[in-house]
Amino acid sequence: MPAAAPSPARDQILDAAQACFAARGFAGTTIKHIAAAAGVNSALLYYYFRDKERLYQAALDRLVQTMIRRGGERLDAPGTPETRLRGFLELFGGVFGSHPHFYRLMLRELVDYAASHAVEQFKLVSTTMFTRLCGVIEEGQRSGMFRPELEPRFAAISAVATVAHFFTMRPVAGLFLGYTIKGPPPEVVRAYVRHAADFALAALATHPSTPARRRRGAAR
Amino acid sequence: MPAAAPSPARDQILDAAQACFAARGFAGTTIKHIAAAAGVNSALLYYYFRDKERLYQAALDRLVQTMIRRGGERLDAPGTPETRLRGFLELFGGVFGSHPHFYRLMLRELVDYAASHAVEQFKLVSTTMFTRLCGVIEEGQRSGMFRPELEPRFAAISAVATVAHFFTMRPVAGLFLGYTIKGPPPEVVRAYVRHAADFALAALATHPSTPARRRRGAAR
DNA sequence: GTCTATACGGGGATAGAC
DNA sequence: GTCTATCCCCGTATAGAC
Repeated sequence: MPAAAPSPARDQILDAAQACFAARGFAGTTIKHIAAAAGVNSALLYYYFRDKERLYQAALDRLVQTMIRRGGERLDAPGTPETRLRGFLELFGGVFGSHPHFYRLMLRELVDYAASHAVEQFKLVSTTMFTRLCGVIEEGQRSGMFRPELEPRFAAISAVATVAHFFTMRPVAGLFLGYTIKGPPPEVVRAYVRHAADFALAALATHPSTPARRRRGAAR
Repeated sequence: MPAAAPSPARDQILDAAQACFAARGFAGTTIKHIAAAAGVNSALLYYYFRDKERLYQAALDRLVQTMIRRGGERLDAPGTPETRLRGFLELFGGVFGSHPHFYRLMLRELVDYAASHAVEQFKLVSTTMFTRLCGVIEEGQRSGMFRPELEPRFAAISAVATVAHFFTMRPVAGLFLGYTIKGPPPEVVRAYVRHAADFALAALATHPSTPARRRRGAAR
């Protein structure tokens, strides 16, 4: 089992694993599913990974690392707390919208936490991304932009919630908004993400109502 | 297979199935798990239900019916749009907080929608509860209480999101708020739910900032 | 590195006694 | 109605040829 030495086949397997685990979950995915999706023989998976469990962890780990890195970059970008928060929320909305299996795999892991594959990754997300997000909100509170009576950590969770939950309930949102259970089309997803960022910033803001809308002409 | 004729054993099986499916998912749960949890022999499950699939559907169906009924009652209660919306959000927060497997089963079904067990139930939730919720928001907009520029269906999703997502990310919230991966203790969950209702109502409100806080003395 | 063939166990489902 | 016993498929994992 050659450690992390990247090879074409290894990457194909990892990509396929990520897609399959996202679509069907750990228990629902078979080694043969993944092998077929990767276009290789199922025995080959055991050459690169010790067992199904390790393969799963490798796929998950790659995803979480990517997410933390990109989210962190966005929060550290220059700008006011408001613009940085908005940029962060829209970044996530954009990524989840265009790579649905990113979020689904994440979500599965959250639901399955009792199975405890990803405890370490969760700690990482909470000590890096959420703490950083919280810092941005506190900064906004100190500058008088955001309401000081809000508990910053609760506010961080709620802000992320407005965007993320849409992807969680995507099938129901699809039906509710007049489309199919597969979810709404991309332009509606984008429109929702913009709405959600506005919604969160309006809840945070001290000043009356309409929060700094909007840099694009913007449909719906 | 005696249709829906309620019997003690049948109910025990259904309760156990609900708990097991919520904890481990459809693929991860075995018939023998459920039988053990219900304290009956595994063959008995096939006396009451045709197969694993039907058992799952029966458990899910019971849960969705309960949820729709209770949510509908709360939205139809007397009061201003603001108090009804707040009541609705706090009801769900309360139920999800005290019966975690309610929400987890729901969540699993959302993630697994490709497996399509619950399409009909989802349609029901969207045409009853969400439509009703949307009506309350529109009412608030007409009365000048809520911001008229918000798309009511998007706003309905965001309002639910602030509460629901906390339960989705419960393990991460646990770590982030300084507890374990099992999630925060009940009093913190209740504090969050109050915060989330405030957050959503602040985002909806036309008038300046602080939204009608708060009927209890309220810790944290 | 990649494949073929196969062992081993576990889980869904049924037959039939009581 | 509830249990015992059992069948059979399918999924994980390994041995070993090429």
